Amino acid sequence: MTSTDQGRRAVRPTRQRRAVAAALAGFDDFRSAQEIHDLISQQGDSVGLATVYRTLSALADAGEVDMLRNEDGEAIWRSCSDAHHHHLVCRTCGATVEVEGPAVERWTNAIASEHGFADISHTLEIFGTCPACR
Amino acid sequence: MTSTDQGRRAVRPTRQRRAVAAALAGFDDFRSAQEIHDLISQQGDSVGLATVYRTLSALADAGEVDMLRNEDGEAIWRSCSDAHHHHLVCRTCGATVEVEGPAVERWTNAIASEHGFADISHTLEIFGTCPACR
DNA sequence: GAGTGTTTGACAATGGTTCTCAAAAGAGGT
DNA sequence: ACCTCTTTTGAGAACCATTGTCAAACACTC
Ligand SMILES: [Zn+2]
Ligand SMILES: [Zn+2]
Ligand SMILES: [Zn+2]
Ligand SMILES: [Zn+2]
Repeated sequence: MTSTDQGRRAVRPTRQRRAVAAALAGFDDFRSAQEIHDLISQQGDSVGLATVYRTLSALADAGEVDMLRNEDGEAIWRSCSDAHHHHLVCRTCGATVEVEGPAVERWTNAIASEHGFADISHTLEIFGTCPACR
Repeated sequence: MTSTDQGRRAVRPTRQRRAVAAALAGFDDFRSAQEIHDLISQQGDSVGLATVYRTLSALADAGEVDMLRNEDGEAIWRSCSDAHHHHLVCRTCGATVEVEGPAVERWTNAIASEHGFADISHTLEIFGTCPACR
């Protein structure tokens, strides 16, 4: 084992994981796992649906993609910037705008500690109809 | 038909709907439909699960209960106050505090119209560990 | 190339939610 | 009480996104 502990727990850059990453790079709106799976097929690649789910979950854990739930409770995914942010999402076409709200972050933390809650997380998403879908 | 159009589209106060309402009144934290169904059974009543779902959905449409999704995407329900508000929810025991954030409401609307989005809705929930569950 | 732990994918299984539709129950009039 | 019309119910099937299974394929190291 080298100093950086390579060799174990390695994440291998497989064809499948590259295909998922490529698909994610190909759009900038939120999509379901099934849609991403379909996109990969259309690009000529073939990746099992279970692998798509596994890869998306891993990327989300690594902070490379954001996962949120649409109004029907389905998980939707998108490659996002590193910084903490929220989303303005078109209910119809999925078009997404990343938004930041420092004031909101402060507010949620204040409210939580005010009530003695620890280990805070929060969800804040805005849904609407974008100009193109009016 | 009388002037107020009674007689059609009436919502009937059945035993089942009363049982769901009673169960909702019996706790002040968010619960899943299944849990509410179980609570009703424990109270001696018997209501079909489908009816529990139907009743909860109707109450949610009427604005009498709030429905949100836990971190697993499951719908959870709670009888809530009328005014628009958000929730601080204990991830462990479901204990809930209703919170209001006028500034947040203004902020989401401003962001949305700034980007030309219409027909806005938003979700904002805070999850954490309550003092009792530390 | 052999050895070893990782990754994959076809398919089954899970589990929350909705659908189906015949039977039961409320409302109202007679 | 009886009849009629509409609403509601519930047992079970159907749905469908997501996760589990596990043997075969693969990537990496030596
Ligand atoms: Zn994002
Ligand atoms: Zn749109
Ligand atoms: Zn509420
Ligand atoms: Zn708690």
